[in-house]
Amino acid sequence: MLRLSKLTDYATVLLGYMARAKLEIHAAVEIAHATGIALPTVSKLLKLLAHSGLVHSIRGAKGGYCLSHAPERISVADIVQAIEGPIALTECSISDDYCEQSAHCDIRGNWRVINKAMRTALESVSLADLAFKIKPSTALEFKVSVDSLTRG
Amino acid sequence: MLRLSKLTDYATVLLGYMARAKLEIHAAVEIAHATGIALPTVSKLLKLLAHSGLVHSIRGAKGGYCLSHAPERISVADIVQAIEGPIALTECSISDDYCEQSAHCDIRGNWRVINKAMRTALESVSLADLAFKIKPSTALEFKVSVDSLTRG
DNA sequence: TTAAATAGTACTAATATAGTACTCTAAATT
DNA sequence: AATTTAGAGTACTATATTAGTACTATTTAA
Ligand code: FES
Ligand code: FES
Repeated sequence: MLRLSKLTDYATVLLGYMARAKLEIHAAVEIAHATGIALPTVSKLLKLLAHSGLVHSIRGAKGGYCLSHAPERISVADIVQAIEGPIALTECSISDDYCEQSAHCDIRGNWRVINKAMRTALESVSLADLAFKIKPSTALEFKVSVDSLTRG
Repeated sequence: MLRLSKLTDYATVLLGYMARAKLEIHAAVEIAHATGIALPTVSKLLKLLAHSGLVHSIRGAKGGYCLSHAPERISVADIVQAIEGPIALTECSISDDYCEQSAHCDIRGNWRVINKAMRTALESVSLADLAFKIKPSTALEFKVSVDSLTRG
């Protein structure tokens, strides 16, 4: 089905809330309340996001989480990677010596191109785009040149 | 991890073989042999691909499968959809009334843009690109205008 | 009529995801 | 200093999805 996990979806909802709210610091409980996502899940997600540096955590009483960067600076690719790990459409594209058949496989190199295309697509949309309405005049444009894909 | 299923990966390998081989008709056993993928899996995949019209099946002795279209005419998006179903990154993007929170959700419309971007990326690479080397001079280029996204 | 080959269906096993619970540590308030 | 609030970390369980297998029916060539 080529879909993002529910957790990633939740993460966008939750970050979207943080992007829209004025106050800087938000406790996990507050976010859970505001978004309707179960508290343990919110905690888990915020921990993951903090670990990837997308949000900053403040411990102790009156603590909470705040966005590390402006919503415009956080891309959907960042969020996906924080929750799901590296964006790699096929096993083979993760590393050179992962796949058994890599010796007689002509396809791998070309998957890289597709991977790159997907990543570029996700990088070109920001949290701000998600949280607020994308303006109808906007056009997303990607260009992936094959030359640049020696690796990754 | 945002990845394609192994089955989809196998499907590309298998279709890649069919694209490169000269003979038109290939029995499932032959393909299994040539690609090293287990026969039952190959059968299952070819059935799915036949159901989506990407390959044509000939029953009975001397039967087998052949590509329905030239490799240039088959996109990676077609293959993914044949095996995994519709490309929809989030539940919400599948249909209007699927998600409980859709009433107070500002994010859904914007996911559509991302979806479209991903689909466009996958549509712009053909089976021929996968099966043979993509020429280094090639540049993949996508442009997704938000205006065009009333639905889908 | 026999053999070769796909169609269709149903089942099992393996894996990944989602969600929960619990303990530990840090900071603020009293 | 004691207490309370809130995140950090870990480990576990339940659920859902994916992968793989087996079996029967149908079709066509020889
Ligand atoms: S390297 Fe793994 S299938 Fe090509
Ligand atoms: S419509 Fe489902 S979360 Fe937005």
